[in-house]
Amino acid sequence: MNVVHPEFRPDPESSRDEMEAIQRDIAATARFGDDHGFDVAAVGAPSLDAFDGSDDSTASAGPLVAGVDQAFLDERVVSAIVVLRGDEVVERTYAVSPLTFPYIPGLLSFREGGPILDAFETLDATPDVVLFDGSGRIHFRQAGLATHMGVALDVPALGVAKSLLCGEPVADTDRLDAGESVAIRANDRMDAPPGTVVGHAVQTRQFDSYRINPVYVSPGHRVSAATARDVVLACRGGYKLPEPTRRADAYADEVKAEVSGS
DNA sequence: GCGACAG
DNA sequence: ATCTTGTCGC
Repeated sequence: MNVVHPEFRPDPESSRDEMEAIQRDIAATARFGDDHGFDVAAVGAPSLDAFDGSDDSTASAGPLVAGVDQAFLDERVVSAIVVLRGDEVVERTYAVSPLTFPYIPGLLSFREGGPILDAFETLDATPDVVLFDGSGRIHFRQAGLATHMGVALDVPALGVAKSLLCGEPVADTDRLDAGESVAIRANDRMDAPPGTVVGHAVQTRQFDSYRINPVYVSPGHRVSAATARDVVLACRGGYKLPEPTRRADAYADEVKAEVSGS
């Protein structure tokens, strides 16, 4: 895949003020509504009638859903991408890049974004939607990792975070059953108008005995909050993390083990 | 000054 | 994110 907006490729040389200005620019460019070509209902296992033998086209198979995650070494980072169609792995790729920026809450994409784009430049497939490990619109300036990457690549994108960066759940989030979700709305510390639904706490898995925390899903680019939630629910594979993300996580670890041993 | 803070 | 053994419970 190509980087459609090179001007948004993270430059660690930027000052903090410049990075924050770039994030506002990215948020202004991002579209937090549905502007994609896939059918949410078709995400997940491909339906049997998609292969009724009427022709040899595979265009009617489910959408291509990509997961992205990273594993860190001392001075380098492995960025892995796994593309799924249903439960089939269509493509896997990765990049090993140098780390040039520390982790700063709110500026995560300036540390991880460049390396992630390196990996995308080696990807042959064009995913219908990409799941990133982190926030999208659930961000102080509405420009989390998923938004930054989605806009730079101009690809439908969403963020899946394991903890909440900002915003407030509209209801208790402690006793959700698998499949349930609670909206997250912007508070006064965010650029989004207070009350705006910027994402959802999504319970992907649950047990009777002990409680599992939900994941926090938000639009990155070209998907609405509701669609982002539905995509994640459709990608459940029996684990807390949606399958594309979980596979990318495992692949990144795998590559890291190989890379560190040479 | 204090608190909050994705990976 | 990462450093790490065993261990308790579906």
